[in-house]
Amino acid sequence: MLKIYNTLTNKIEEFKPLEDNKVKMYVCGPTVYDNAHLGHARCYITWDVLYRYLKFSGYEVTYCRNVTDVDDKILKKADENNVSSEVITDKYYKSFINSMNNLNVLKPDIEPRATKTLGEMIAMIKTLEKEGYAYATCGDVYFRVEKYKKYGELSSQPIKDLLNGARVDVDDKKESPLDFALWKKDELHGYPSPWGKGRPGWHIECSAMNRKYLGKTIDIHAGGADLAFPHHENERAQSECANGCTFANYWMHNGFVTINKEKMSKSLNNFLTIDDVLKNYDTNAIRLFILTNHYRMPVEFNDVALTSAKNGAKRLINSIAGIELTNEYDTSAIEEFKCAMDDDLNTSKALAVLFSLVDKIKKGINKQINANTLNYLGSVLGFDFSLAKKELSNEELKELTEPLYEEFNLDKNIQFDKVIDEIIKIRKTARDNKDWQKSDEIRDKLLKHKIQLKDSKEGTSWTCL
RNA sequence: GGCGACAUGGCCAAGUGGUAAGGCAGGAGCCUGCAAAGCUCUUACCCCCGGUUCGAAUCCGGGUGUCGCCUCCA
Repeated sequence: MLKIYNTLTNKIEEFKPLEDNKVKMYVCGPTVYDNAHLGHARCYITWDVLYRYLKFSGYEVTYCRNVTDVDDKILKKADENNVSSEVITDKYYKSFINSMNNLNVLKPDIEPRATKTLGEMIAMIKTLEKEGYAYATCGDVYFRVEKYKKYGELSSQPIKDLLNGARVDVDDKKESPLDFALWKKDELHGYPSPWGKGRPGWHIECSAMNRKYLGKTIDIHAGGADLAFPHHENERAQSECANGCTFANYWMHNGFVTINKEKMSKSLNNFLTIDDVLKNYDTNAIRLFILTNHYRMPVEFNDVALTSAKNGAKRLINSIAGIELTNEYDTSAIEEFKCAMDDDLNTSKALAVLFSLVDKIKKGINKQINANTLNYLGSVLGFDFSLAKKELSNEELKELTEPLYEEFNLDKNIQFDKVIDEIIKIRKTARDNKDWQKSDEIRDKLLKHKIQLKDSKEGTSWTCL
């Protein structure tokens, strides 16, 4: 029985979908105006694991993750570069998808774009206006926050506290400083609407996309903890007022990636892009780094932590290398894994289950069954076990061996894919003659070319570092 | 100022009442010509002070510290 922490109630609750075993989940996606950073990686890996785990648990999941492609920052960047906003959004959407693929994040079932949902947004705003939840003024439309009595519930901040909060800019056009924009006048870049040319507010986008693609009530709404207020609070207010029913039953929020104990973010300019991090650490290392911590806790980024994860991931992944996999599993390990994951996605406990399988495999206990199980459970956490044996392409192997001919005085007629075998043969002769100096020299030379040798009873093998 | 979260060994981290999972790093040993890998062994009174209890890292109160949200942000 899956239990998850619900931000709405501040409690861990049993997860019960609206309908049988079907789950509708929505995650707030990126605003595509720049490359994704490690904070985004944390967020989308977390919800990727939830998606995978729900499916693993037998649910039929519809996962919707939007793309915000209408926004001030996009327009600003487009103007700066003297191109249309589509050029910007297409570029960074592609970059985002590429990063997600590199992190082994599954593609959601639906990836709607805000610009394709404008009709629904306008319809929703019209309903809100008609019902008295919204008012138009000077080409803008605002949501009347104090009319929605549940406002502040999600972020545990009563309306009176919000009003007390240090609010600087009071806009004369608004009835209350808490009111937020549903539609903003924009003669230059705007879209036609009953209120004149303008653009939708950020929050209404998600409300409209939710309703269009998942329906009026969904099971799980997730996103970064910084979205809880005001974005999710506002989204909930709009949707519940426009739809007249509960918007989302479970609200889930992931913690931040921090760097020097501060939140990693664009505005603080202390971020590392996913692609930057991938230069030094692979997918599995990054996923392990993130999954070692509980998803609601902050994760501190630094090279010590990433290196630790890199080494751990290597051990995890390498343990099944070379073992032929079948469909036989250790059910007790699977149960343990489920138990951990059912407990509000306790991934660190789940990882302990994986590492205990590694331990057994290394010791040769039920090697194949444990390897199958590890592979199976590891895939639920999104590890890429195909990285265990890093197969070099012919191109790469050719490039790798190119300088070796000269270095080892090899016959040019030897095929590039036989070069390393040939060198190992030469070394074996030296070893047979107990010429350790020559043997070690060969090993060192190869290591300089990132080829590492391992001697065992079965002979010598090599891996590319 | 309002609201909230967190504080466990060298580092990361699980653990919500019965004397501390796991990962990384370190140390000792085995194996090996050596190395790498692997294997075995190995390091904690859980921020402080009170309280509840037969018993608390775990519950309650009070401190201290760190972080987040209250403005765009995953």
